[in-house]
Amino acid sequence: MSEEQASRSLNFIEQIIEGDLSSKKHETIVTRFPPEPNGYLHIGHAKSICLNFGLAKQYKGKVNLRFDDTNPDKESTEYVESIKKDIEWLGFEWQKECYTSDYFQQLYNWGIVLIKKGLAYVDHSSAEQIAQMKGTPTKAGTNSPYRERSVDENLALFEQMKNGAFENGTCVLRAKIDMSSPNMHLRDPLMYRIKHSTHHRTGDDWCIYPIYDWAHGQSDSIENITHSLCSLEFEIHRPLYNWFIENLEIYPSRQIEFARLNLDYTVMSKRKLLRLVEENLVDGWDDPRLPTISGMRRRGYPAAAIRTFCAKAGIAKRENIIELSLLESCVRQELNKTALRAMAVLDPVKLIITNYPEGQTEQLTAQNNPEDEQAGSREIPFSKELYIERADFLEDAPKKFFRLSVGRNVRLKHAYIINCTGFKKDEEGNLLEVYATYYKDSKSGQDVSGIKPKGTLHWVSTQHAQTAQVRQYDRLFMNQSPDQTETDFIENINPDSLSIIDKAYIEPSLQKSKKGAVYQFMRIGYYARDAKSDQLVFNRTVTLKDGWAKKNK
RNA sequence: UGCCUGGUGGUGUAAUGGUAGCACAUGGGUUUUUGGUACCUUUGGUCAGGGUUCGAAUCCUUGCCGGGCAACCA
Repeated sequence: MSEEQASRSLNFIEQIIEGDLSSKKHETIVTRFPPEPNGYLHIGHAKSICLNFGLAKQYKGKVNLRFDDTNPDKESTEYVESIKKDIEWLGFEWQKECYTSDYFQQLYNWGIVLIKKGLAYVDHSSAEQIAQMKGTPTKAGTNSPYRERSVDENLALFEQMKNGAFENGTCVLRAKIDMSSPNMHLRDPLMYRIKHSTHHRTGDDWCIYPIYDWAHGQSDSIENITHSLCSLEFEIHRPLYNWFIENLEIYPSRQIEFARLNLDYTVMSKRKLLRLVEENLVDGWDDPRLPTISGMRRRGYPAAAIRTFCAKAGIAKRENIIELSLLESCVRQELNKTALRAMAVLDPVKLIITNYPEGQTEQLTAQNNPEDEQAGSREIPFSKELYIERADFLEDAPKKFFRLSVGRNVRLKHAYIINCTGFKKDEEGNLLEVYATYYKDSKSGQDVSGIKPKGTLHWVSTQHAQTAQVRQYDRLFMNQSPDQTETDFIENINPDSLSIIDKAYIEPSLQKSKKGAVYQFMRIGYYARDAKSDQLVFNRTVTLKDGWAKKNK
């Protein structure tokens, strides 16, 4: 890891940090991850988490987890808990757990400071009027009739606001900056609005709540955040971020913007994810098809793979849409090293080994992971009747088909080489059974047959097989950018994003699998035992690469 | 048509005035008791024009294209 870092080129944020460190602007760095507890974390947040926590670790600094809880109407402790769980699962630790709501009193005091400086005023205009007076990006705004209230009047009104003298929406506190600024955010931005709502942490202590711009930078400053990293959309907020800090004369945190992560074939906005959840289009925030951290966890994506993915995606300022294949490649890379192998037959057809003794069973030894000696081995029962994959037999097989067809040899994984002798079909032409004979001297590990079959099949002994439900997940959307089509993004949902196999046959050892464990079903893909179900349910994490399928497209 | 910001292979991301590299994807191949893995290899790129320079992805200039900004959201 350290070698990797040494040879790796620096991203633009690392360059800024190293500059600040070498110029002694900072002794050490402090970053923060500031989620609003109004939804579950997704892969886009993971990028920010890896960045902020990664930087702190890399430069031996600190990182705070700060809940930006300034809007009680949309936030809840359910979200707080899920966010903490997800960050920990991703493998990160925060120095301090902070809440913007802890700073409400300080923020209020600073509001008074700005009023006294003549830099803030209480505006009794309606929301509509304020919007009207804001102007447009190409047209200057106009001053509010309340803009020139005296300091004393503002002080008294602000206190009344805080004390609950006004109904929701009666008035707001605004910074007095410049209604003709080309930057809309500098046209007397709102600082406080009245909300007679119960906050999940402060209860009914407050009925005025700070707006993002008037809370975020100040919270950064209070925590002595050196580098406040956020996404590109806040670039235009930076002058305001700095204006508040300068006029308050408080610790100058520096805001730096980077491009958020986008993945193709999915949606990332919390609003859209919330809609999928609320309209029951998916099975909750942790549906394995969702790009949420909890969904990916349930699907079987290892935390390490998500971290690697974020590192490979990189940090820059240009907008990007990353291909799902990069994420999947990281997942496969990690799982190939760690997942135990097992055999499962998803679309079964019976294979009868005609020359194998009736009623005989052999226990065969199977390596748990060829990539990892330490993983050990297990026993698998073998018998005369097996299930194999329907797709592994073809009546009229092309030359390059290295599977079963009458007359061809094939290796049964961990077992014998067999020769296909025949098959049975029903009147409609559906394959019922396949017949073969085995070579006694070709047993795995002690093969002296001299036969070199081209293909190897997975199988499960019919009398020993267990059954499980297997959920075949595919991408949730059909379009590369589902939220950029003319139609509602909901209409772009892939109707085949989930297909359920109620009765797949699995090898008996899987009976003892633990919830959440991920296996490689040999020759098929990686599957995670569902963590929520008490039954044997496996969620497809990702398929194995399939060169044969690709070639036959 | 205001302001901010960005344009490097299909997708990401490096090169900070000196050989355009890496990863994923793609095509081909070697190995293999997983058509997996591993390894080798092919294709393909600096938005366009002009300028500065011995030398430009990089600096200047003009244009083109993309993203953002008018929530009592964050």
